Amino acid sequence: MKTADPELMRAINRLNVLDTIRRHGPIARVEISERTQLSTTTVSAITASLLDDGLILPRHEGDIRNEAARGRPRVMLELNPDAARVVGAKIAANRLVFVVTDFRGDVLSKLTLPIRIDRQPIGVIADLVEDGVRRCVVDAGLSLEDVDTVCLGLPGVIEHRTGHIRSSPIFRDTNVDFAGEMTTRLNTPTIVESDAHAITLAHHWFGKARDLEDMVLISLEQTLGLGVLHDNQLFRGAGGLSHNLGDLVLGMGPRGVVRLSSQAGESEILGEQPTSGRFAEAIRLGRGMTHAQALIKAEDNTLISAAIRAGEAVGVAIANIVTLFAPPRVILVGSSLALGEPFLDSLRNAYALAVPPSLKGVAELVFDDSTDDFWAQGAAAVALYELYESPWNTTGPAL
Amino acid sequence: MKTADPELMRAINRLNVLDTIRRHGPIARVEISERTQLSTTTVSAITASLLDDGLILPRHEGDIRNEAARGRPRVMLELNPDAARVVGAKIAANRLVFVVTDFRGDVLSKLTLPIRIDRQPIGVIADLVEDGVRRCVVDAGLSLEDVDTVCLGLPGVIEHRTGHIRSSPIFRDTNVDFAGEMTTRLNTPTIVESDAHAITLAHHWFGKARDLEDMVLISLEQTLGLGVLHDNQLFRGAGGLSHNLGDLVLGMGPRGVVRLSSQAGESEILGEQPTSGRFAEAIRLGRGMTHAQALIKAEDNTLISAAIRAGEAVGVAIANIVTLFAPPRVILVGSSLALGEPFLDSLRNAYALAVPPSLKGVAELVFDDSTDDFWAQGAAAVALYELYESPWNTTGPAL
DNA sequence: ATCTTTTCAACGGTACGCGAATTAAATAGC
DNA sequence: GCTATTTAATTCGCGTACCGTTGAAAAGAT
Repeated sequence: MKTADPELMRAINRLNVLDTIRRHGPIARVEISERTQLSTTTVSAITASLLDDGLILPRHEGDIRNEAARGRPRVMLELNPDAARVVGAKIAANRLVFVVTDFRGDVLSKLTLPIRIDRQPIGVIADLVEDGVRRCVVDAGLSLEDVDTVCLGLPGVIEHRTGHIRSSPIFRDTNVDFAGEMTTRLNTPTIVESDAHAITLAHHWFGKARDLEDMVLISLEQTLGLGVLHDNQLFRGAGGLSHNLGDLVLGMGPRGVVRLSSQAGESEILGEQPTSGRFAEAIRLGRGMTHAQALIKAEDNTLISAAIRAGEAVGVAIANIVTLFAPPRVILVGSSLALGEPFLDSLRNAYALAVPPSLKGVAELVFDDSTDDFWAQGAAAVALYELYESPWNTTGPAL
Repeated sequence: MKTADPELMRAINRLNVLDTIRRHGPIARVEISERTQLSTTTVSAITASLLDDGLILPRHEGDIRNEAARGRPRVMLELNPDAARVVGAKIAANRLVFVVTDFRGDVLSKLTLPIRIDRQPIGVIADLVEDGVRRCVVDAGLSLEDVDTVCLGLPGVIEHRTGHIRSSPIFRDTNVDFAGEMTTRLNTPTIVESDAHAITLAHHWFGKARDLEDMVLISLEQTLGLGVLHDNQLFRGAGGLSHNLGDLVLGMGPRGVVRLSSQAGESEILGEQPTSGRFAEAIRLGRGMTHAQALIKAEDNTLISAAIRAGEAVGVAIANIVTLFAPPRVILVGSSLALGEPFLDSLRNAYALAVPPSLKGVAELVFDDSTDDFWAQGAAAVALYELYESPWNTTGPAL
């Protein structure tokens, strides 16, 4: 356990104040004091230090209290956007998405590279990622030296703490020190994180879980991922491992173990389609789900039944997750949602059937169709989170 | 978030010191200082306060360092057993087990009541539990006023924070405020906890997980339970809910949802036996597993195949848990282990098959056949844990 | 009896947070 | 136009926690 000394005390309160400012926009010291339960004295001291470090900025204009604002006007404080820059990336099998954000998490520039990278050698992937990061940074009118941290979100089993990729559908090899590799290439601190964790944090910071301290997110893409928010923190497995939902076993079939990924993975749903023609081409280019949507509208029975089967499998899996975590909300994201009603309906039905009666009504299912940018923004949030948290580990925030 | 002030700081360090003393037996101040990274000054101050409060005791004799003990002999410190008394109980469908322990968790007296209580009205159960607690306390030569906390461990979905039982196989009703009821009856603070959580803490404190900070425990009894230790803390679902493994869905069968409990629950395994005769009698009396063991030794094929099926189901479930939590160790406990090799072998095989390749070798499976006392002792540990932790919440430890 | 070694308590220094008093900045009223 | 009022933020003094250093106490070794 960490030993508690005055330094830690200050770090905790400092983080608390900084996070309050981040979450509640321009905010006056008095209100920070109310929200954090810290005395106005302490808030003043801490905000002075934050101002000194350039992490926040005062704003005199916006005192928008009740019309008749009597006494001394409040000085609103907000994050200094220029305090830091980070790059967030979503690395998927058929596309790379990058964003550069400021200290607030606002996107300064984004870049999407619709290229297929899975099964490429690591060197090639690293090349492409490096190129994308550099390009996106330039687009934002910055240089790599201005960037504090890069966070890469990718599917699979990611060991965040060590920066190793234990296994990923887009890498041939296992146990790759991708964070180390990219840190060397970019000469900028680079971390990796599960894409599901990234978008979980995105929803906590900017999306549909801003109001919650606990939450579960399920990502349905090529890979099926899980993110758990527990007590305002990303819950990572024992060793900082990410969860990989696709590996969940649904049952023992005649041909051995039936995993969720074999029922509800993107390629498995689409895989039953003819392997040639326009649709196959679309799949190869990563537009599979869009086409699938059209085909479902046109009542393509093969696809509809595949979608229904996938929905059932996911619904059951979610019920199991709810059984374990009992979260107040479950957010579903990912390209598979585009399959539309047949998929969603069977998912909902299977969930309703599979969720234990004692937990019925505990968790609310929310569907979210964010763009890829949002995932990348989540990765950026992970990077920012590390910057925020740094006072815990070292002496001061990285500047 | 909790605001950090000197009081919290001291509470943290105090807890840290107290926990170090608990874990590392009689221990000198210097060694506490080494382990906690606190200065000797601070350790002296804190231990003085603990001595003052009567929570720990000095022991001058036992300086068992290297033979040639040169300078001033160390004063060993240890928990004062008399600092508190708690009652822990395991409440199962066919038996009640109570223990009274001291502040160290050592058992002062134990009491087993082999009576069937499931499906009895709440009032009757409460009566029996009340009686058992009182009797066990008297057996320890104490009065209820000497007892600081009572902790009842029971199967099902338990909301520890509020003391409510959302659902339990031994209660007809749902959402019972059992902690409140028993607090009133006993006039002593009473808390409830999932039996699985109780024995998880028991293993962390006294058993096969003393060396670990992260761990998963699976309890196989009438009900299938789950305990997760994360960062030295019991991981509870969002609302302080316990996990109920039996509700996990293994698949969709022809007759609807197939839950783990229907494959591996104690009554389901034994349920295929003739409902009359000596065996049925044994089941009714809660000796089912012992008899089953004998029958399996005698190569009863019906039972063996039931055991194999159950083992497979549990093995798959464990693989899924490992997929989610990636713990270094999985401890299995409970009466079903008595089924012996057919069960354990099929469990191991199914697990090996179902665990994702990327996590192979991460988790070690450990089987543990502790007695019921150990479960009750775990419940007592939960109670003690609350006493230890109290400085976090209030001003000082409950004395 | 004296020396050596180790433990532990005492003293001064620093950092933090808090409450009360003080200063700052704006409006309301005369 | 001036003062009173109101609200915000800062300053000051106090208490407490931790730490590093110093010195006293306690035992075996010489």
